[in-house]
Amino acid sequence: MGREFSVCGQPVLQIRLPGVRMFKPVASNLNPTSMEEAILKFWKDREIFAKTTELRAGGPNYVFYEGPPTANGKPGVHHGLARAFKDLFPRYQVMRGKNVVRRGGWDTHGLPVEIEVEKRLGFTNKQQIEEYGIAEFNELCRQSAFEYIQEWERFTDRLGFWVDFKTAYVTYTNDYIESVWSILKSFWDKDLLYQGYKVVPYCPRCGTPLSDHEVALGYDEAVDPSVFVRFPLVDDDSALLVWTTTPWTLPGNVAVAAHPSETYVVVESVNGGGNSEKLVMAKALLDKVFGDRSFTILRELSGKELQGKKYKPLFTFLPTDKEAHYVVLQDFVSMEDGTGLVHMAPAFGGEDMQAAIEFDLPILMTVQDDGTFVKEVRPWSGVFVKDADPLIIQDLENRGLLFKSETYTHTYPFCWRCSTPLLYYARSSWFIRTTQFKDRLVGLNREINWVPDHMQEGRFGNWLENNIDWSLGRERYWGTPLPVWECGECHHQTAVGSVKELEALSGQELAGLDLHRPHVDNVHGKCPECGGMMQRVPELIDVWFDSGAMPYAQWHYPFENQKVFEDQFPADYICEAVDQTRGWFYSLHAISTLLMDSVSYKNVICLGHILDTEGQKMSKSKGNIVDPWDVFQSQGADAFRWYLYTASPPGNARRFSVELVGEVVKNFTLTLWNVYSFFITYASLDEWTPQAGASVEYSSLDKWMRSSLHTLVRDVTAALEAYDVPGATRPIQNFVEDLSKWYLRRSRRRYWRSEADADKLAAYATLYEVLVTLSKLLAPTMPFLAEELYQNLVRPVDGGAPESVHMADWPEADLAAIDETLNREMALVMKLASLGHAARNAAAIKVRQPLAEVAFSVGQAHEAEAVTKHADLLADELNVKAVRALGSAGEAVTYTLNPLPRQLGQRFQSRFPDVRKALLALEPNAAAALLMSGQAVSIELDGDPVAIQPGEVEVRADAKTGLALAQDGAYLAALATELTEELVKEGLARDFVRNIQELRKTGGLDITDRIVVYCRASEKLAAALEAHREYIMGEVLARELLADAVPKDAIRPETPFDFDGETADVGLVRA
RNA sequence: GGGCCUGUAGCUCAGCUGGUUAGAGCACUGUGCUGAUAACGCAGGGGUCAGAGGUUCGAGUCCUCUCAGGCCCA
Repeated sequence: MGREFSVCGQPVLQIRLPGVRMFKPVASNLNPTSMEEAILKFWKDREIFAKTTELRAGGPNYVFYEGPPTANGKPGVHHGLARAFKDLFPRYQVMRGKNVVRRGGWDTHGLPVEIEVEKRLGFTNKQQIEEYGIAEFNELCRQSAFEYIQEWERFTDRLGFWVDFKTAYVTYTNDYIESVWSILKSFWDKDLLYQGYKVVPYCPRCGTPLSDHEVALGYDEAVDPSVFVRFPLVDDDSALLVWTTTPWTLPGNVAVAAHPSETYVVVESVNGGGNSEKLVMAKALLDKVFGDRSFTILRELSGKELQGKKYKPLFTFLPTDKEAHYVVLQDFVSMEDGTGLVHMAPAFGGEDMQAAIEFDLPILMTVQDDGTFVKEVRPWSGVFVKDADPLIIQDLENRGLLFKSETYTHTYPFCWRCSTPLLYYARSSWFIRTTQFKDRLVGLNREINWVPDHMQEGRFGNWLENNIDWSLGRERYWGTPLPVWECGECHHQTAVGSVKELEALSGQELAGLDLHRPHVDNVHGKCPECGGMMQRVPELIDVWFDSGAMPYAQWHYPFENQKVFEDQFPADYICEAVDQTRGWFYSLHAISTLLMDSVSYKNVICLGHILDTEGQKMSKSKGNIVDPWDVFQSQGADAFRWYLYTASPPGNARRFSVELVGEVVKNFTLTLWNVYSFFITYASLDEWTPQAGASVEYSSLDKWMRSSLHTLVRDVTAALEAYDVPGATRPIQNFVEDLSKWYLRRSRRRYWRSEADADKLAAYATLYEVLVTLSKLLAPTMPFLAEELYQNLVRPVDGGAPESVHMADWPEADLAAIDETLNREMALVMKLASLGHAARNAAAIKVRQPLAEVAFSVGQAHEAEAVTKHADLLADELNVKAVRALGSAGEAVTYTLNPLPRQLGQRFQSRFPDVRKALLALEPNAAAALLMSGQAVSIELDGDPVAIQPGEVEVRADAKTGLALAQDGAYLAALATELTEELVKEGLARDFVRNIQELRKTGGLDITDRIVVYCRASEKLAAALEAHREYIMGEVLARELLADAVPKDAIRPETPFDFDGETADVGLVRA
């Protein structure tokens, strides 16, 4: 039926289905924030997230793991980065019909939580916690872990990250802990869990080891002694010269390390007492050590030759139960400082400890927990080690063992709480024997798809190659307790893998027992070996083990949900920032390798960090944090997400500011919005709706648009399958630019033309298909805008369409619509149009002035065809009457040849310069004629004729006529600039139209208002108006164009028209 | 000290297996256009592709070293 509708004064017959609702009117400007908030409400009201999950419940599984954040701090923009990338793929896969469980999770244990609580309570050491009560302290930790949970939920929701918080797993629950216990128990059963020593940074005043993070907080400059000590050899009259900056560790010395491949020397020198002595040290460091003291090199020897050489121990306070005091070879020995001979005290250095394990050296514990020497170190018993340094130096001096003593300034870690210098100190700890699985860890890693790919063999691969046993134990309070019980009598140990097993051990009913300290510590058992009392060991486990256990523990596996677990393991996709290399990426991988002999994730995107505009890391202390809410409020979540996806490759560190996100809105969102709003405006006026199955006669521009669109669908899909996010987003941005600046600009007139002919319908059908497809392509990345478009474009006209774009199917590329040749041709046409405009500018002739013709020259024969094929398009765009090839009208054109290095270089390699020379020596006009007609030219190379194909040479034209030229490389536009009287008249008519349109606009007329135009024009203009009467009336929607005086009530310009030397008194009246 | 990454216009980034005179967007200047207007077209200024060697007919791209920044480890 349809209402009577007319455009440009002519009635239009509209076919309209009864009952079909039309598109909602769209404002030409967009407020992203309010639009997004409306969409959020829509999702919430209709429970769209839940529906997307239900919809695909029967589909194949796509498994996503949420790396659990800790909610004891506010979310920042860097969390936005990770969450934006996490959200993308589940949304995409749901549209591909996959069943995706998007379960949230919270990491709730660990030192960061404890520290927050300690700060609040004003505590500075562990004793205070114990006095306060572990139960009470842990209760505060439990609350603190969720301090900012509402902030997190609000943030996540606003960003559009769909993750289910209602079912989120929480690492502090008994079920979770029990699953972790069962994993540890299975490791225990396989002898993969053991007790050993680890050297940790330790604050003797606070009585606690510090985490790496804490150590990093407290680096400062320190002045330490720098002493060179003689270690007299046993079977020799020479002594090893050893350097150390920690004399207090010398009583713990058990070996000296040399580098296996460096050169060492035995030198003779006269010492302070006037006696000659022989010393062994690295040759490279002689000058540094001796300075201007004289010495003689007696002989050279390799590091290897020193291996096993025994020396007399400096101190013998503690007995050695194993062989000690000889030279070992170690690659870490440096030739930067010292003597190339490194003193080894396994209790006080990580590398020393490694060597001790490797060579089975004794470990001498000469220092007690408070940082003072043990009683066996008699002279300095009870003295704080740092205070003992000068005393030890004096002692060495007295015994003639000191070669020289200086001071050394370097950066050294101090306790961030109390500024006490940290000691590296061996502590008893628990380990998982991951080194036993090193090859498997490395092998399984090769099955993982890493983005960026260098992570695989680079940072992560290296980390696995250098695998050391996982140090599991923590001497803290708030965490998963290590489930090992030990007999107080015979020290028999047993691991407990479930609450049931603990009940068996203790003989108690333990339902409802909180599996945290101190409650589990109060559960005792009877030793099966000796009947003694068994008590839990004091350690907690590393929180990273908690998070790495989430594939199992989130389901309370293996106690429940076996089937669910099998369906949901391993993950198809995870995503975190690069600092998780040794964190979650590793803990997941290590546990699944040891437990399941499987990867735990197949694809992983590893994100770089977000920096401020200066390239500095954002941190609270620097005050350079960008509040994500500033971004949401000013630019919206879509723009924020889009920026993160497109601005740089995901693995790169990226600088960030609110302004940069603003560019997205300006360049991309608003451009797309304008196209959309244009479509809605005209489709509504025409009451156009999509007709399923209607045959459409596409114009070549439409065909190109559809070809581009389906190329885009194909490429974006392929990029998403490869987890290439910039590859899935940047092309959309380019596409929208072409859509707006070429397709729509070139098609505008087709939409407001009066007749509803096949061409107009094709234009609507094409633009509609493009916008609907874009809404689906954008759904995973710009979920709000995509929904907004979809709700208005699809839902009103298709009652059967899914309720949300996120429930729609992912578009499939129509490969038949893809025409690569057409894509290339149109790219060329755009380039030539640009040159045509440049030529017009050069001649200072505005586009409204029609010209007789434009001639183009292109570099290659096949490109010339494209010009002919799209001549109409170029003529219209450039407002010329004809388009032709340069030279076809016989004007003087000269040609030059440009040999293409890519093609010819690859073909002729080092002879390329000769080929180039030979080509340039040809008579260019004749050669150009051959090449442009698609034929080869022949040159002579080393006496042999060689054929050069048209694709290997570019032809460049130059015209010397009076044409206006614009040139870029091989492309040339030449514009005929002579104006005939007819052309001038037409130009005047167009200028007149332009001025009337402006008057319509300023006069407040609606787009569809009909008018009567009154106009008294100067002579030439009047003639032009008469000549182009029909054209003008059609353009300005005039029912009449009268040469009468302007009525009083007419809309008039402030000053009469005055352009091109013509004047007119004009007025408009609504008809 | 070791490992990984990054360094291209004032800013944010492209630059395919080496291949013409290194590009885009933003910003700036000039100019044109105008029923997409919080735009758009055209032109211009702005680069020792961090630096130095090397390989090659040819290097932003490959190799070596150096410098700067980031991250991780020690």
